Amino acid sequence: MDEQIAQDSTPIFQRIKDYLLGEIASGRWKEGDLVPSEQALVRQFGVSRMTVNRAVRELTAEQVLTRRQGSGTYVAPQKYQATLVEIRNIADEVRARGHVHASHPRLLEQSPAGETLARQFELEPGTPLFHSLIVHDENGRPIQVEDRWVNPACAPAYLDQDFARITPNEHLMEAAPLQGATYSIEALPAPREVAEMLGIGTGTSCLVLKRRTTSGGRVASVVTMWHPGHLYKFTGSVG
Amino acid sequence: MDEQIAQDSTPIFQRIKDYLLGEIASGRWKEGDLVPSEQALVRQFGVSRMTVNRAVRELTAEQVLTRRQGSGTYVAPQKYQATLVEIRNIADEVRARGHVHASHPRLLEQSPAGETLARQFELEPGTPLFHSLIVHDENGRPIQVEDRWVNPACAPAYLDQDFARITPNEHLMEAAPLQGATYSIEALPAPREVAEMLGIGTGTSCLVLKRRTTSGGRVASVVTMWHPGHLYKFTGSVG
DNA sequence: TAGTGGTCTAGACCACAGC
DNA sequence: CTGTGGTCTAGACCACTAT
Repeated sequence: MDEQIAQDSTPIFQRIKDYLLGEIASGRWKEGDLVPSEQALVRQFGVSRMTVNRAVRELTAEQVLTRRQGSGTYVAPQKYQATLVEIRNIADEVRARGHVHASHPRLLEQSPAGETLARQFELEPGTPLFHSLIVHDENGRPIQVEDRWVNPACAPAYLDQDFARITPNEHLMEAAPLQGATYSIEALPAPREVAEMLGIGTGTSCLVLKRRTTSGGRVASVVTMWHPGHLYKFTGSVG
Repeated sequence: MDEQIAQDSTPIFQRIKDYLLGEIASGRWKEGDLVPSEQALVRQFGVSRMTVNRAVRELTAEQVLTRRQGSGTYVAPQKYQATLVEIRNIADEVRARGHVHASHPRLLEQSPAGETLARQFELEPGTPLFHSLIVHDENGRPIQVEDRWVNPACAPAYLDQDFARITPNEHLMEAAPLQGATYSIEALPAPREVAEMLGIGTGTSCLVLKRRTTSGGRVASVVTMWHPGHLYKFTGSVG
């Protein structure tokens, strides 16, 4: 009655996960189908309930299964086209490609918040903010314009940093532990100032990433990153 | 010596997770720091080791901690700027906004693979492929051009579908369980044909998502999705 | 009421790292 | 050698669902 429990070192809970995943991948169990109960799997594999529970619980956390107390365990709805894109910071990314990253600070100032910025930071208009404008190079070629505004309450020493040596990112990581972020990715024509810094024509398509991060209950940073569309793309894989 | 274990219904393992997360979020424990051992947490909380183990194991799976057998548990390196972007399919996304989604198939054909496509599909040039070109509307306004090539071996009935009624995505979900995907996001000027279908000017900045999906060890689908840059953005949040 | 999942215990044996 | 994490057991009590 037991499944063949080989002598290999694969943990039992992992073998149960593999079994369940196999039934789903093969199509034998489809979306919404009832999966054997923990008791049934305990009998099938001849193991304790905690072991079965771990396998099923992890697959539930991985969104492969859904569970309803008192009812049962079911195959979760598939999300065929859902894509998870991971965007890392530009310095790490360039170095990961084996290329040379360089930062060129173009502006570092304190400036009062306008209406739009004040709303984004949830502060009163006129509140002083820190502002940096940095061009990032990959092998000597401009690849990103980073236009960042920072809440002085979160990173009081921001303006004292040498941003040719460390990135704003690295400083903020130390000063203000990240709590959460909202972001958007869009395609916009380069305005004149950005185009000049990137060495491209005004109006060239740019990949624009905007991020707003919070730390300790406050909005810490609002940043817009411009990348030349023909030189830069976000890439990755899942599965 | 116990932590205050309140009468609330929060599971113990969750309270331990919250405690560990709090120490990290507050900055008291920093990247690379040694975290108390399971034994220490067992004594601190007065619970069994399995309960502590679950808390720490789950935080490890969530990339908050790293563990080394025989050594200890450490605070994982923070990824301040790492952003996880989830991209859903266009139909779900439009409906989630409470808007009306409509599909307009513009082309549905079988066509031999050229060199580029053959390489992407890992097939011989000249192998027949299915090809669809669909315009997706949000509230009657074109928002995406979906240019998709499909491996007939993975979805033999692809050309028989009514893509005004169901999306290619929905059909492929049934026909070819997803195994993995690679993708890229870039900003490109709209070519004339795409611009006409989107009702925008040729050369307008577009947000372009390319995906290549595999199923059952084969490349199932290669798709390029064009979105008008001023109308469409990927958005989301983390934390 | 019987079956399901959600959680927890108090042990156990093992592999591995560091001293 | 001791201490660490990795896994597993054989029970237990509870809340919830379906009948």
